[in-house]
Formats: sequence, structure tokens, C-alpha cells
Amino acid sequence: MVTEIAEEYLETICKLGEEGQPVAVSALAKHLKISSVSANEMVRKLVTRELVLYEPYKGVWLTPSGQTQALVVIRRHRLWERFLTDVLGLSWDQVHEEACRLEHVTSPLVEERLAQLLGEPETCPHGHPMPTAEGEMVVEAGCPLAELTAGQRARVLRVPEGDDALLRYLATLGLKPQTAVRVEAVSPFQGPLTVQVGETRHVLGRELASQIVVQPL
Amino acid sequence: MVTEIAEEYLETICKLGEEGQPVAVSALAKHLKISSVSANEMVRKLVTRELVLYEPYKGVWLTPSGQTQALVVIRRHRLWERFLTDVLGLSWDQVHEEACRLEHVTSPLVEERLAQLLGEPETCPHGHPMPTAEGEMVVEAGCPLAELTAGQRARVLRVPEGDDALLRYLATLGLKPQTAVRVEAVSPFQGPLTVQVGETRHVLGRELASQIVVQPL
DNA sequence: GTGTATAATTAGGTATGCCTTAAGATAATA
DNA sequence: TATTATCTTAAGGCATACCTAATTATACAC
Repeated sequence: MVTEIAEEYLETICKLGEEGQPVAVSALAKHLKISSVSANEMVRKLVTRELVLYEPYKGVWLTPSGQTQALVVIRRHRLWERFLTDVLGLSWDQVHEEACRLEHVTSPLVEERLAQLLGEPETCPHGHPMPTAEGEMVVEAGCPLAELTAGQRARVLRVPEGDDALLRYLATLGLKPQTAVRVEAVSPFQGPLTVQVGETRHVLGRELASQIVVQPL
Repeated sequence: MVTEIAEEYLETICKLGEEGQPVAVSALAKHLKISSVSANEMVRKLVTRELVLYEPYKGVWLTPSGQTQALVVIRRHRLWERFLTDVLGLSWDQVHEEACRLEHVTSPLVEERLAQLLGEPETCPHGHPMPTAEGEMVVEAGCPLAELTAGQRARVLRVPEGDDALLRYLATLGLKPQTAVRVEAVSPFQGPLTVQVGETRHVLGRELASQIVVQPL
């Protein structure tokens, strides 16, 4: 058994280390908003518990056991997010923080029943994949909206989960997972994109557009 | 803001101190399964936060502010219990422990939506009253089943919440809140009671019968 | 009234998880 | 290769919440 704090570390390492890439301890510290000294300390504890592997100046990555634990926490997080939006009617910018707390106090039984209640959802409200009960997670391939060229159509796959203000803005644009979009124009020199969503056209900063993952059609 | 541990203390003081009776620190310690030294320590912290009042050799009781906080936690606990039984289909012996963890990570918003979803329930699955969102809790008057005499009829009001094995046993007897019972016989010298529940007759130990609160009809 | 059992407190210690400062090691690159 | 930036380690602290052992205070029964 690990503490809630350790669960947060595993979860963060899993999210930052997509494709098995080692995660720099400094990146971990930045993400968890703690000093890199503290992160270093905890990483060493996780190493002794054989949940992560660590090479100085290279980074940290999950062992199979750590991966399993991380995916359990991520699954619980995303199940709660779905519950909070779909059943309790919260908006998608309100659920991340709540789920961050609920994920650590969820038993396997509640996890299972929640999944049943929700109809075994395949994504969270922000479009991120739901790890299965068996510990598998398939990340649907896509590319940042910012990489499309004028005229291309695409389907939104996922948006960032943690930034409430951003999510509220995206909601006003109607830019949510599964939505069809069409790039009208791309300004050069890292300029904004003009994107058609439904009947409306919106101008999106390059920075924002690079955080939205889409599947070109 | 108080810690989760402090919330547990407030909750326990509220439950043990029905009718505004001071709660002995030793009783608190026993209930929370910690040493009385630790309980003493925490009580002094709660005093400085003006959540409880304390007189040595007399006990501890809630201030209005402490009472409010305690009732919030109890409300969240009982709402989750209802959710877990009514929506997720857990049995009533499985929900207390889960709710003990969920109660501390529940925002006012989730509390409110949960109450709406459940139809503003007035009791938990074990029959204990639900504090209102305004911080009121009315404990329905009743007496222990053990105090009835042969021939008396009654309606079950509530049963203990924390003892899983007991709850499983009561479930097999059909002894749940709102159930009508009839005392068939009372053995003298603190002997068992014979009680009719539905079509069936059961023999209940005095100890057990004294833990079941009923309303005589 | 005094003794005794119970209750409360004090003193000293553990573990976790965070912090900071300072110093040393490594890597990237100019 | 030297410099700079980043990373790591060492050392010392803080807060919370728990513990045991020993001491002191109180209440109540005789």
C-alpha cells in the first residue's frame, strides 16, 4: 500500500511519461508544485518500493507494478469525472479537482460499480482514455490542432484536463471531444488559427491550439 | 479549515454527545482507537480553534461552530451511504467504511448535487437522521427494542452503523428501518427476546436488542 | 477523611512529507 | 575545454498525528 501522496507521484509520472519516456525529477517537481529536492526524496522512496526506476540525470519511469498502480488511480479519477459530469451535472471545469481527491479513497468495489453505472465509459469528459479494469490504456493517436493546415478537417480527441479557465473558454467555443472542426486559415510565424466549429468561426492562439489533440479526417 | 483527523474527532464527539452531554476524552480515545494521550492532545487543539469546549474530568462538547462542522461531515457521510446503497447497489454493511473516507473529500457542490440526486433523503440506510444543509438534525425519539414487553408492536427506527457483521446478521433477519416488529416473548434475567419480523420469529440476545432503536406503536 | 481506581497530563520519541540552504556532481554548449 | 545551467545530495527544520512510560490530579467509596 502506498500513501495518497505516493499515488499522486505515480499518476504524474504516468501522465508525463507517455511512451515510456523517463520523466525528469524537475518536471515532476514542477508539476506537483513542490521543490525538486522533495521530489528527489520521494522518488528514492518509490525506488525502494520498486514502483519506479530511476537514473540520475536521466529521469524516472514506472516499473510494471508502479504502472499498474498508476493506471488504477487514473481510472478512478476519470470514472469520478464522468460521474460528476454525467450523473451529478457538474461542468467539465469543476470535476478535475474533485476527482483528484476522490480517486484516493475509492475501493475496487466502488470503482467497479461506478464503471457499471456509467456504462463502462471509454474516456473522461475531456477525452482522455479510461484505463481498463485490467490495467490497459490505449491512447488514441492524434496530433495537435496547431499542426493542421488550412482546409483540413478533424475531430477533437482530447483537451487539457487541469486548467479550469481554459476549459470554461473551450466550452463557450463548443470545442469538446468528438466535435468536428475545420481549419479555415493558419497565420504564419506562429500566428493564430481560424477554426470553424459547427456554424461558428473562432480564432485560436497557437499556444491554445497546440494543446488540443485532434484526429485529422 | 480543519484536517480530516479533526473532522473525525468532531464527528465522534457529535455522535457520542447526543443531548449536549460532555464526552469523556477516554471515551473519545476508545471510539477512535487511539491512546487517550493523543486524544487529549487533539482536544486541546480543537479548544484553541474554538470548535469544542473542554473541562478536565468532565469532558468535551461542541461549540456552535464545532457543531456546524460536525453536522456537515455527518451529512456527507450519510449522503454517500445512501448513494452507495441506492445508486451503486452496495449492501448496507459495506457502506460505512467507504463513506468514512468519502465524507472528508466532498465539496459543498457535490454534497448538494448528491442530495438532489437522492431526493433529499431523511435518513441513512441504517435509519439515522440526515442533517439538513442548514445544519439541523432531528433525532426521532425511540427506545431500545430490549425495553419492550411481550406483545408490544413497534417500528424499527435505526440500527448501529459501524459493525459490519452485525449488519449482515440483521439483514438476514429482515430487521431494517421502517420494518414492523412484534415482541412475542421476553425472557427474564436479561435473557433473549423472541421477536416476530414479517412471517418469521427470531430470538435476539438482549445485548443485540438493546442496540436496535424502535418506535413502539 | 483517606485510599484507590480512574482520568489527565507531561516528557520524550517515532514516522511522514514537506521545506530551505549549501555544496557537490554532471551535462550541454559555446 | 571551460563555463553555465541543471541536477543531486547532505543537513537541519517544521507540522501533524501518533506512541509509551511515568507522573499528577480527581472523584468516589469506604
